[in-house]
Amino acid sequence: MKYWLLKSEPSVYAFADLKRDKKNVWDGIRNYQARNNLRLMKNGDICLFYHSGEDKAVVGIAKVVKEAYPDPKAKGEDWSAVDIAYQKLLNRPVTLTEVKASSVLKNMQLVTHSRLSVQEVKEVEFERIIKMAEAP
DNA sequence: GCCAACGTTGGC
DNA sequence: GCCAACGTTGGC
Repeated sequence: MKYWLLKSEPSVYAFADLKRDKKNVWDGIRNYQARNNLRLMKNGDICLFYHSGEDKAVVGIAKVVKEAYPDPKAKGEDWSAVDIAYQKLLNRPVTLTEVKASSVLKNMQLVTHSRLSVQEVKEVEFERIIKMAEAP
């Protein structure tokens, strides 16, 4: 099983929206590297949900429930979408500032490739973020 | 195939 | 609101 990080602008689609919807299609990805990551996702993989823009923080956890299929919003084009389901809200958001300040996390693509909207997360990184969210 | 111009993303 | 970083497009 792998871990991933999905970015979303909260004013467009926030984690609270996923909670409301229970599950949703993750489409609209128009970047090759991000698309390729989508295609590597397997059912049951865990996704950190990151809010860009105002929040700049990891806010929750989602789960892949449908593996890559053609993006319904890009008919005839070679783009992919997956379905994700709400899993849980973190006890507290883990901010980008904290990620940058952490020796374990500062090499995450979130920091080094800040524009990539679908990125892989290492297990140690995932666990570190969970631990940070549990601490006050 | 190179590179300038342009558009988009996202942090500050 | 600005700008850096990055990706894409199109002219040559």
